[in-house]
Amino acid sequence: MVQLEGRRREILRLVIDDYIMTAEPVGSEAVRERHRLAVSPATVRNEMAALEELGFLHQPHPSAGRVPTDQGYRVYVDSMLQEEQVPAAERMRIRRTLVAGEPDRAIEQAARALAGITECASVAAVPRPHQQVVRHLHLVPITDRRALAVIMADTDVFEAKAVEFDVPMTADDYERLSQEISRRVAGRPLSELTDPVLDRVIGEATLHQRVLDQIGRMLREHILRSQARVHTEGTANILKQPEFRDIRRAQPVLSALEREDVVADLLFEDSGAQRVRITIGMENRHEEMKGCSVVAATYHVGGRCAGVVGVIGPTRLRYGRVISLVRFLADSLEDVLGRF
Amino acid sequence: MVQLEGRRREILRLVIDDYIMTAEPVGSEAVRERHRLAVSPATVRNEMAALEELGFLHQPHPSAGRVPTDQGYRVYVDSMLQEEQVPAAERMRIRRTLVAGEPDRAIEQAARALAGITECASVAAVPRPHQQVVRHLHLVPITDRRALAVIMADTDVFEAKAVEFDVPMTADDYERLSQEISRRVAGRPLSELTDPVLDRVIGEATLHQRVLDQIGRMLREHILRSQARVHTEGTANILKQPEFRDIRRAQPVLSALEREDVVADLLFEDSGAQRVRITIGMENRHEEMKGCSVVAATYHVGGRCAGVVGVIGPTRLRYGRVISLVRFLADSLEDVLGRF
DNA sequence: CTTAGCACTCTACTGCCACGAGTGCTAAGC
DNA sequence: GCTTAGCACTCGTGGCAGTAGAGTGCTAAG
Repeated sequence: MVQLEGRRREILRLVIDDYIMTAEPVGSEAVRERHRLAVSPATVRNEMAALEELGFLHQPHPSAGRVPTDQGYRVYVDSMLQEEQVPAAERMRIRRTLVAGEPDRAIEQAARALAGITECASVAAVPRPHQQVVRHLHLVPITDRRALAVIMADTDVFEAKAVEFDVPMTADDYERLSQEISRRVAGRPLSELTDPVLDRVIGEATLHQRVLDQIGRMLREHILRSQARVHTEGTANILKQPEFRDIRRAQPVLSALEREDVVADLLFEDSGAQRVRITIGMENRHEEMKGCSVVAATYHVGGRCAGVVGVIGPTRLRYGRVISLVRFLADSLEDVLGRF
Repeated sequence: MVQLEGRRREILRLVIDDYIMTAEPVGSEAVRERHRLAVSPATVRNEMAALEELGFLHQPHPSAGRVPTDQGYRVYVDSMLQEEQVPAAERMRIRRTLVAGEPDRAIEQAARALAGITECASVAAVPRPHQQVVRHLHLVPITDRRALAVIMADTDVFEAKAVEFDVPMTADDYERLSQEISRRVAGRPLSELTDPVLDRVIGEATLHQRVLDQIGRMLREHILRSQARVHTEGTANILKQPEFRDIRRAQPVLSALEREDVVADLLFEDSGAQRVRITIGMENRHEEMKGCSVVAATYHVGGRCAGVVGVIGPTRLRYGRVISLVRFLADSLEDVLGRF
């Protein structure tokens, strides 16, 4: 990475600031005027040409101003960003909506708040890590032929689902069956419960084949889906962004955002040790997302990663604002969920 | 409703057929050519002028062809529709994907199939009727301070959610508490559990105030959300439709489709006795949806309405195809879900 | 009642031109 | 050696006129 020195660096920052606000290519005159630089436009031009040479700016056509490249945004975010604090009033408002409802809803509310404020798409996801260990399976009687099968992990419920029986069951039957299955799957991490293992484990139990099949399927489904539960909000917002005025640009992005696996991929990329992870344009793995940036923050409850919240928008994001907003929401969620 | 006689009626049908396929205003010549009518364009013009007078067609500007009005689509759908059978191969393929997974996923799969085939948005919703009666509340122990609270209706689980306790609990404690709460809420329909009632019911129980609060909140949340659980798919598809090439038309529609309450409203409008309900353009209650049509079918399991599937697209829908497709999916879901 | 003929209207497309924005380059100035 | 004024150059944009084409409604004849 080339080190940028004083004035050149400053000009890059000004150009990006300007472009983020206006969505229009930025000319030399505009930079000087709006920021009262003590140099002439010609000098600015020279610097801008140099910045283009270095790959930080780009000129859409010869008589246009400059536009930041992904690489330009990258140094901007990495080394010249000033976070905009979230106004206290807004903090209050958000905090209140989060605390109001069920914890499950809090995650949704967080996503909604993000989408509303940023005018971008927002995402909240709850990971279901493969390492989690199945602790117990419990059958809760509903009728004598129907029960709720609850799979539990260390301290969390994986899933609860109704299962059907061929023969009438007594409370005792349910109890025994629960324990039989629990004994066989308990202590195994989810990732270990692959199909062959599962078949063997389940197959050994002689009782009530059909139920066992169903429970086996339920576990299997779970392993499949276990990467994450994703909640997306405000995808229609990206149509408000000028870079997506053209339907042909917007359509693939919206389609991609509809796919849970894609969104999960964007969010759960290796975040290193950082709290907030920022992925800019081409850095995104998915072709359709190479015109977008992702700002995502993880939050932790009880020492383990409890989820991710994030914002997805055009690369021309108001990074300073979005980053502190996302961080604030991650903090708040940590707080709210930590109480339970 | 004006009765349309032979040729005039035929011409309306042809114009609409044509427009549905091409998305372009249809001229007199085009109608005659493409359908080998034995009359001259001038005659067709006269008829078309009459149809416009009657409110079935509309002319965007003086030198353009005709476009159907909502009213035009209405008579088309009501009285001149020929359903296109879903090809056997497609039926097979869909059926297979539905049966493959968990019943819960079947609903999702149905929506996905609809969206994929029709290139429109699709929706699947499961109503949670207010009339359902709470039967039992069961606390499944997780740890000594944490349990899963399961609310059960006649034969279905409303919801399962983890709750936290202030003090350590034994299995016996859980058992007793379950029964205490169950006794108080059992037999009441959901709709009756309004806030004051709930407060009294819950308030009377002396034990473990915090848990009771949580359970109360959970029930309340449920009543709020109980209108429906909605699953929308393929909303980005509507950007592929030429009528939504203009972002300013598309944006409000997409935003509306993101709102669960709006979608639920569209789907659960009074369907009368019909299996498949069709709402065209202005007939929709929501302002943003007045350029769209909805084709929705209910399916029943065990004698009661178990859900709705539907397609949402431009008023220029291929009704014949969409209707039989939606009906087929409703049938299939009935079938698949009926087995459980 | 049907239809040929015709005048009319409106959109869409094209080419043209002038304008403005913004640049890069060169040469002069500090 | 960096800065800057001046200038020529390049393009995108918007307005304008003109043309082609589509499709109509009307009238009068069959």
